[in-house]
Amino acid sequence: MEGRGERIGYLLSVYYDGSERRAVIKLYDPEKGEIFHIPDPYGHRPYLLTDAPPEEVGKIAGKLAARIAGVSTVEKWDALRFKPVKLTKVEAKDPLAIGGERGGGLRDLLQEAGYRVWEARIKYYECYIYDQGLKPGLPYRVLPDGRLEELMPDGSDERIRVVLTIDDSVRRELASSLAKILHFRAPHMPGVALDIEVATPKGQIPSAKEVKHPIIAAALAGEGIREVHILRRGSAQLPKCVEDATVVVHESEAEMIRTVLDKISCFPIVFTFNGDGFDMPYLARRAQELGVSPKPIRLERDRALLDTGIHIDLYQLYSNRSIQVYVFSGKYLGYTLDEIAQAILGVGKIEVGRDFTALKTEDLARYCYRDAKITYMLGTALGGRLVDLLMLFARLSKLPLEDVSRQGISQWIKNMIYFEYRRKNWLIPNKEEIMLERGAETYSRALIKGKKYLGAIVLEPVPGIHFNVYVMDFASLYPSIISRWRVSFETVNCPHEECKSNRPVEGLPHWICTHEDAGLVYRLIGVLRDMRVGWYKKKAKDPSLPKERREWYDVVQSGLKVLLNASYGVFGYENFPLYSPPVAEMITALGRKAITTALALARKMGLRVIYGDTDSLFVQGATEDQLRAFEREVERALGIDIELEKHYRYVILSKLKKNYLGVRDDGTVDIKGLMGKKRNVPDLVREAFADVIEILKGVESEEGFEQAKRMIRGKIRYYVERLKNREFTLDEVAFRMVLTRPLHTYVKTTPQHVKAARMLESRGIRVLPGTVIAYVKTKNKWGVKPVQLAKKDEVDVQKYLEIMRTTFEQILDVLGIDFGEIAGGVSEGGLSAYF
DNA sequence: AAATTCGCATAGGGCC
DNA sequence: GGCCCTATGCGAA
Repeated sequence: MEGRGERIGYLLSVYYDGSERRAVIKLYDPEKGEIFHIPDPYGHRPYLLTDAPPEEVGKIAGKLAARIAGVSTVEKWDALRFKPVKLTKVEAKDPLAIGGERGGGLRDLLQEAGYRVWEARIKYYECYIYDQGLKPGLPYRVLPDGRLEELMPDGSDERIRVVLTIDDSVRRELASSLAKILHFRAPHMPGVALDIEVATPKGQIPSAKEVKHPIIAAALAGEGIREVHILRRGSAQLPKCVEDATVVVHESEAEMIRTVLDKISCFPIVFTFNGDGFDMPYLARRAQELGVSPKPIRLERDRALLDTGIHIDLYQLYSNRSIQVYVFSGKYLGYTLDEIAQAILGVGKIEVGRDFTALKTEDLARYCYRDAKITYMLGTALGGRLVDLLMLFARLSKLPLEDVSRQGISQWIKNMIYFEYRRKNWLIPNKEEIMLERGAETYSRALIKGKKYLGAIVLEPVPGIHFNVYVMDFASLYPSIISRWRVSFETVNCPHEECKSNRPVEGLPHWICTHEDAGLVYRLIGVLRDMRVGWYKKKAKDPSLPKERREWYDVVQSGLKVLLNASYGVFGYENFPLYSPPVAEMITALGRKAITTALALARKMGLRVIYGDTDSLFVQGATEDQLRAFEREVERALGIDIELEKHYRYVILSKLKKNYLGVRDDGTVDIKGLMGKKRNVPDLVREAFADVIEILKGVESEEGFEQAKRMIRGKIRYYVERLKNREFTLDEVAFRMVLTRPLHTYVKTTPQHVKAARMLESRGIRVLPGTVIAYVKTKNKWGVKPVQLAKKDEVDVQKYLEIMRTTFEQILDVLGIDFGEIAGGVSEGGLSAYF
């Protein structure tokens, strides 16, 4: 047996063990392929910081005094006031003594006594990670006494090269520590997906709170495992297999649960879909009810952990907007398993009735196994790189893998910043304090009612077909601004008299600190930006590197992109713990300055700008030399880089902003904003639109358009004809819209998808937030019907012709094609009057 | 629990 | 029925 003392493990997570009253570190042993735990070897305790004198603390604590483990004085750097500060550190025997007891934690008692507290709302295990400088996702050597020693990956070559281009020492240090984190890919960890079915009587909603009904099926799909476990009901003959899974029949529910729990214990990664809300708590509680140990499930208030692995609830992960938009490029709309699986994998759930008890056992097995299988496929999406990406986010954010997969981008960024603050021994400021010291006011007015400050500029497009168009674009505009002008809550509206004249935006009263050593956050964001643009993005495309390496660099650059994209927005988000309206306002103002300055320079140089949005300018008909000179001028005027992003053979602009079609030199088509691309419009319309795009793709020159126009007319005529003759399926004409809230909360108006959803509900079909409602427009009094309940002859064809018209007009107007003429000129004369 | 603002399409609802 | 504003959802950046 291997000596315990020299074990090597990848740090995955830290949690607080209430019964042991200490933090426990969770690691993955790549040799044995299993998770192991190291209880805190440092004697670390939860604490808060306060300005109450040490001798006062005991008195104020009252009954809680017994749970104080120690009071001491510490010195921190106050980054808001630019001075060192001496504070009292109050350590407790358990985290609940700090802030957990309702109304009576030390945090509240000290505040009620008129003192201020800091760092008292940080989760204990997060605090532990900062203090020990632990980096989730990295390998460690476990020393004989349990202490962890970071294994230094050998990435010095890259590190140095990244570091070389950076001149400030704080940034250099950040870059070097980040390069180390990002250099190596973590080892592969085997995973399994779990799904259970419960014998819920018809009409009842299964709940994990009350576990009255038996578990009748549980499926496991994963690496080297394909099983569906079934509880015997009646005497029906069961097949040995369903799909590619083995059927295992159990005589008792207790035995089945125990078997399944034992099986998932063998995997370091366990995927579920809504396992926090249902599968895991149901399994654990049902086990307890039947006198079976619920191990390895560890239930917390709103999530379920596993002692033997990392439980990743894919419902939580796929509901993360950053994951949805940037990792999966918005491919899925709603947040149900069926919707996401259909969109990502092209495979959905098996359709069955609502009454599980009436389902044949074999069909139940098949249904349950399919769910587990698609859950596993979603867990291993992106060719298996989804977990790599999570590991990367864990490394960047310093959050446990379980938290990364459950929390939003603002929590990742918060944690990343807190870690660096603690590392430098800076005091983590309170939100109220930032508002007080730096201001809560904004001075610009948003264009949209209800928004807090003015955002980006969108230039008025020049309608028409434009050949030979270059798109010039500021790479990572907002992060570049943050870095270049040193914008962060530390530096904006600083207390120094001498800085007050340093106001980079006319019309905004905010100023920026001129002291070289001020602030950390803008440097952190700047370094991440420089590393992505200057290193990882290039390396991901470097053909001299092995494929494996390139793939990992692509994971890194795409992960950094996700983080950078949100790095401005969080400062304008009220619930962000480092919320700072002046910062957010300053960043967009500098963005407007950047694009208007670039626009003015372009015009001065004789370039023809036909459109631009936020960080881009569309330049028609320039020479390479002109563009290079333009880049230089912008760099000189602003100190940030603009670069050639792409070239279009031609671009079609309508009069609408955020709507265009561009054909690149290689024939690929970029379609932005146009209705024909939106995923809520019916497939038939999208299909028609795609066909028209296909025709446009082939156009090489201005002359080519005449032939293309003829083909487009024919194509549209064909689809109009199909509509008029009802040659479509209901699915093809269904609109799909996500129900974003519970049905009863739509009180002000009743949108069409809500109407359709209510019809479904009255039939006993449950519609939860996140469900995609598919409905067709009909001639009944409501104007809509859910697809499931509608018949083809109810469809209101005229409404669809209208949709078709508005969809196509966005591009046809520019081409000089009149939709009405085409649509009216075919068959049934009666309809032509309509146009 | 949730990063931001800007822009567009559609329907709903109040009012004349 | 037309006008105007709001609610809602989806997309671009």
